[in-house]
Amino acid sequence: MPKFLDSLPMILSRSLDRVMPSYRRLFQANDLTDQQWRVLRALWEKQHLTSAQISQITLLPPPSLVGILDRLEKKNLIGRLRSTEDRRHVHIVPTPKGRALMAHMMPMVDRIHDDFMQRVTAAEWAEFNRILDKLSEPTEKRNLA
Amino acid sequence: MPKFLDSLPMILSRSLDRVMPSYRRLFQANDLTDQQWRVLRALWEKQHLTSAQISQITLLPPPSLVGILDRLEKKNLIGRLRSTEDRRHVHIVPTPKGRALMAHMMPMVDRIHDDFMQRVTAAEWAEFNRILDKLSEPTEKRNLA
DNA sequence: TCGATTTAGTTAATATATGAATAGTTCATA
DNA sequence: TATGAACTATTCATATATTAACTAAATCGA
Repeated sequence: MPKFLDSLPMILSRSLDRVMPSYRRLFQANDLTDQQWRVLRALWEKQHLTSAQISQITLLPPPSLVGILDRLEKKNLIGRLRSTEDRRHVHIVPTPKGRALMAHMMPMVDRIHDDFMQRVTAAEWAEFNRILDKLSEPTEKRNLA
Repeated sequence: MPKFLDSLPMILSRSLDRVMPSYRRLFQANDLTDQQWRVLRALWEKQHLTSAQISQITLLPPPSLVGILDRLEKKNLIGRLRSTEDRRHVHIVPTPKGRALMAHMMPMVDRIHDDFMQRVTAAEWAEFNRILDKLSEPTEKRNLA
């Protein structure tokens, strides 16, 4: 019973290692890291988001986000705007150059996603998500039941 | 259709973020990082492994492994032994202190694993692994079919 | 047996993760 | 209104990820 290689963390990590290269080739071709793309992607439907909102959407920890935003700003892909109502907030807004890059990449990213989805049926995908939710549901919520 | 949050990378990352804290509390209580534990865990059934073997088992990239092994060695949990047959290889061996720490932690790690497994049935777990395999199967292998 | 090729581990440069702490704001309330 | 609690973004220190390059050692073929 090789529990180690079949443990939840190792299974998920291995899958990520196998899935990411398909995306990463595209990111690298556009001079972006995985995390930098995540930030741009989060801004796709939005005009602006605070740093905390981006952190929650992208799962990037706030201390990491600072540097990621620094580098996106340096590339002129996003801008930082200190909020006037609540000066603790910083609004992150994509620049025209940032929006252009998103628009250029989004179809290819969607296509990669679609290619993965074609590997399973809709029923399998739903079942997969259902079981994964049960497996990784936060412990706090579970204790409330 | 919010494809971003439901994309394979984000789903897997979110699940990892939710699963790891249960393990991490135990690792931190024993002054280990996730990655340092992975290396010790890989050595549990073995007397020694080469650096490359550990990298493959733990999914830790070789350049990262160098520093991880440095720190484990500094804590006197593992030792490096340059192979005499092929002097390119370095055998990693757990020290008595390392083995004692493993023996101390392993039951608790197994318990955490079992707790996660109790969330789903055996059939669900098998189905989950089957679908995840289809989703993350390496592209090269797929092209051979 | 020599030189080209491979291989294992490592180094280097840059980017990100993690946990603790901090500066500047806002808010609640005494 | 002063003051402490709570909040947002940030900094700091340390550890790890990623890619390229590099060293020493082994292998292989002319």
